Amino acid sequence: MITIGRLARYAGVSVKTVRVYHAKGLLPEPERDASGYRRYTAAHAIDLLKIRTLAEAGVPLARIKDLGDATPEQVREALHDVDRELTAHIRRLRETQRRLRRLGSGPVHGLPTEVARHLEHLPELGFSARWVAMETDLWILVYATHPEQAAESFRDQAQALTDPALRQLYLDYDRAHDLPPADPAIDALAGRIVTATRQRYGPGPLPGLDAPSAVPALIQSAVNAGSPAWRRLDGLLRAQLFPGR
Amino acid sequence: MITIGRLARYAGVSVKTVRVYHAKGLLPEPERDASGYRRYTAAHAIDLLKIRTLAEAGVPLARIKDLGDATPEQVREALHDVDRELTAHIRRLRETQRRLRRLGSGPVHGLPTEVARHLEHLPELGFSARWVAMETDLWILVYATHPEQAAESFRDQAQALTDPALRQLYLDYDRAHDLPPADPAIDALAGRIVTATRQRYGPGPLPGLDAPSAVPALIQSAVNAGSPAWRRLDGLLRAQLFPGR
DNA sequence: TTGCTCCTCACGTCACGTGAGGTGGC
DNA sequence: TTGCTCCTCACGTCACGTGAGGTGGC
Repeated sequence: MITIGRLARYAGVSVKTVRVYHAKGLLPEPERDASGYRRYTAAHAIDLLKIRTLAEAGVPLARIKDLGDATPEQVREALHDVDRELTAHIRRLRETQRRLRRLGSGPVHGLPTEVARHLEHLPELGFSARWVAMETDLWILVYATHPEQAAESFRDQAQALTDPALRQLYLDYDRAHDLPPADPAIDALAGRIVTATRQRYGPGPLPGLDAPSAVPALIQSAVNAGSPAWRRLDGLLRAQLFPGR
Repeated sequence: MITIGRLARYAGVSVKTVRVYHAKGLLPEPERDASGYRRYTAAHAIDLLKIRTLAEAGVPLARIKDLGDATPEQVREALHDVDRELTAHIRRLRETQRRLRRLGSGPVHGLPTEVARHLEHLPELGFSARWVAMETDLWILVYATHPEQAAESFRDQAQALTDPALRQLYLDYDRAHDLPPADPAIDALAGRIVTATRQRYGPGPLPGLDAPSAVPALIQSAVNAGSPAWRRLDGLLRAQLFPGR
């Protein structure tokens, strides 16, 4: 016959936790002694340890309570479910840990060194600070949300810039920022970009991120907001490269 | 410029979560458009992803907020702390999963087969149902709270029962339950138990569970509650085996 | 007697979820 | 016009934590 404090310490919980489990009907109320103190037995300790194991596994208290009046078969099934949920939870935490470590390492917000070097190199190629900032945000978002495809995507982009003709297209895109939106140079640039894209990737669907990804939308919308010319250029490119949408 | 809904879906959270992060000062409020809608940029998405990584790692929102105005050195240190806490958390979850699987398997509350067989064997040796129930509770508690020492502890106990003289002592303890507490047979039994214990383990400290463990207290108190004779026997044994306490 | 533990409310907290009641965008 | 999204309160919820104000045990 032990007190609530001993029981709680024994199971590694607070006294309040034990009282809450009584109030919620998870743990049966024990007998009281002459002065109204709860007096617990080994059976209560066993029950409490079971409840804690489930609670620590992330099972809501209401579900633990339901397990109390379930058949052994149902309990077995439920334990299997909890086990699988726990495995998934542990896997997600490890994924979180990986992202956490990328946050702490790397020169720019956890970007790989090669990407950081690439970004630092852009001004020397003639790109504006605005363009570099946009590219930095782009790669941070891509690496954060699509870590598997990011490296391939980046290599493709970096390789494109080694081609003088393609690099010129990107530079022209950058400089189009301050053109009047009706400037015919914008229509010409759109045409050249479409031609080059089709030459590089063929007539099929374009490579890149999944359609449901918000990253391109995020980048493009940020881009478009700054410049009416870019907004028009974006519209022309979309119409010609993604006529279906 | 994306809306709160797109931003939230993109980061895998609810719209409410984003608004809460604004209210708590974790995420800066973006500009509003003409109709009062929040309009987000890539920078907000990057900030939100960082916040989510930390939140999913279990960092309280208040601590995440403090990280906002900390030096890079402090951030680096904090990320290290979070990493270690996450590692510990994952380790605890794996330990929980192990206990969870013991709950679901095994014949009696996850006890190993050898222990279950031992308990089933006890009535044939002449032990009472009350004794068997007490032993069952004892081993459930020991295996639940001291999984490493439990197997050794059990083997020691099981081996003791193979010695006819020692087995007789346990049987006599069992039967003493209903004696009058003043019966001199209780004093005699206490003396025999002390002698046998000292013969078995020598004059030094007795093996078994850690002193701070509540298990012996839990069992003994449950035991004592049932019988004045056992209560007296327990007192005699304590006085002679643990004179210091 | 003193410090520790126990008792029962009642309210607080953390991180959101869930309407309520209304407006804006496509 | 219709369904979807956005807005701001306000209250709810989950699993406890934290006093408040008092009594019991060693």
